[in-house]
Amino acid sequence: MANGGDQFGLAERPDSDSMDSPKETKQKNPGYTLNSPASPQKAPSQPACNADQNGMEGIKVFLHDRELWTKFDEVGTEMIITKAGRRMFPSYKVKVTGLNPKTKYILLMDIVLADDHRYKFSDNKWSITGKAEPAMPGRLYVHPDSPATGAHWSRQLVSFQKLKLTNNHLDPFGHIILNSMHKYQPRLHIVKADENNGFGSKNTAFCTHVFSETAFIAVTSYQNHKITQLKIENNPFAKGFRGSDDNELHRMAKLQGKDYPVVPRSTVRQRACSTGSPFSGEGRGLHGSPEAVGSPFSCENGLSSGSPQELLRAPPVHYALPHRQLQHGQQPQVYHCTKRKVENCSSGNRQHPYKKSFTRSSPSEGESYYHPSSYPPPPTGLPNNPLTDSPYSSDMGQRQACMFAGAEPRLDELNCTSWSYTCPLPSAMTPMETYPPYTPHPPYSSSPQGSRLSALAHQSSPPLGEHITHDPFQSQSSGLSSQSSQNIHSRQVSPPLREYPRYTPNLSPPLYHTLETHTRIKCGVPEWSAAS
DNA sequence: TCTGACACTTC
DNA sequence: TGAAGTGTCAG
Repeated sequence: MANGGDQFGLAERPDSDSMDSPKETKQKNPGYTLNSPASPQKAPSQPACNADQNGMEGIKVFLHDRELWTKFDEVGTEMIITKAGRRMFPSYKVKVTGLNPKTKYILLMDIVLADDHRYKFSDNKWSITGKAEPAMPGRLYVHPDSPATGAHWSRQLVSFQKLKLTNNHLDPFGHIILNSMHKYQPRLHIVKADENNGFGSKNTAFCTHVFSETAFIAVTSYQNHKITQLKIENNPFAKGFRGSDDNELHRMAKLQGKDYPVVPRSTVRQRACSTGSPFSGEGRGLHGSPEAVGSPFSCENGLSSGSPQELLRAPPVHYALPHRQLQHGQQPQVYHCTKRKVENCSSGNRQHPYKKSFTRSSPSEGESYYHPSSYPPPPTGLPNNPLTDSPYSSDMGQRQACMFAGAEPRLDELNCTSWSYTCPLPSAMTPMETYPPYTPHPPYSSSPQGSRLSALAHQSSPPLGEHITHDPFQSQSSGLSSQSSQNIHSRQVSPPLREYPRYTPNLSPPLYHTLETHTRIKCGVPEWSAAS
């Protein structure tokens, strides 16, 4: 992530062997040198692709609208989470290349804790306020087009804009459950579908892509006003809040039940911003990084620039080594919001009102960190790979997004993860029984469907490696250090992956299934090493 | 911190 | 035309 890390206090990744983003390296740490051998981004021999990765090595993913993501990231992206579920904005859209046109792939996303902290926003800056809440059910969002051929995925942008975030731990809709005031990192997984158009069988290959600039802090209401402004300026649905003419006065008058004059919201904002403003002046850079005075969007050239460093951009090390990072990081406890004079307040916004369209073809789509599956250990939490335990199967071809849920796939906890899943019912496969929306129930037990599926899952997912005990952080640390700057993890997950029973549509509620597989897998370094 | 009603928007 | 996605605001 560009500066978001700074915003959240996680940007500085002193470890030279850490997985870092190209952009960040370029912008934040111009002098930053990766330990791993630099290789041209487009070179087929780049670390991202080992020869034995079963065709996953050539896959590249570019984040759509990276500029916008970067803008948010520089301020410290916040995503609203609601009980009913809220979409992400900016939307997570990617362009995928390098897929075998005839091979079927499954694209899915998950969102994992980026670190072990809980944050608070005070004095116009984010700071750590404690330890993160206990893990909650982690869910996967399977792109509704899955499985589809490489040709299909490559044909157009792959959009995950329908993915929704919720803070309802009992969410029955399959939305991704997050905790407010916690920092998260979305991840994209590309899985080669097996013969049944599913995954989970032996030799399933997959790769994980992480765009650090998409990290965000989940909130129930926006904390940083600048984020609010960015949302309003860029999200068409929030167009009504773009106060730049008399409409706002009328609207506010109406809201307040007053006649003119009414102070426009923007004016109020401006006033607020200018007072002790974190946005007023000092430049937005953190830690005195050079980028503070540089172009906030210099990343536009991003990975596409062909910089060797870009290729080596590893996933943010803080996923796996939050503590280490803090040790090395500057001012780990307090993270300032980035500030930009012009954009801070409404005044600045009005000077350049809504120049950016909501969706524009980004000239600078950033390539994600590519995690070669053959590289041990799993880069972030995935590898306890959601795929490894996911019950995804051929039935997923229903062209519906599916969610898999389980223990929170925290990036910094690699040893054991239990996965459960929820699946939307394909419209073409109307369920026999309805699923009561918003019916509070123990997500993985009380529901009849849940119970049945859970049982099914249990059958199919025998505990693995439960006897293995180790400090997740420690293991991660060692694992990551060993893999050094490897940021690409495309792997054959033969050993870890297991067969899962086909998803039975008959058991599907109209919306999503939620069930806990209780699959416990060992995701430590040894196993991954073995896998590779 | 969080929730729900609300006005406004896109689709 | 209505459903659904927005941030605002009061509580």
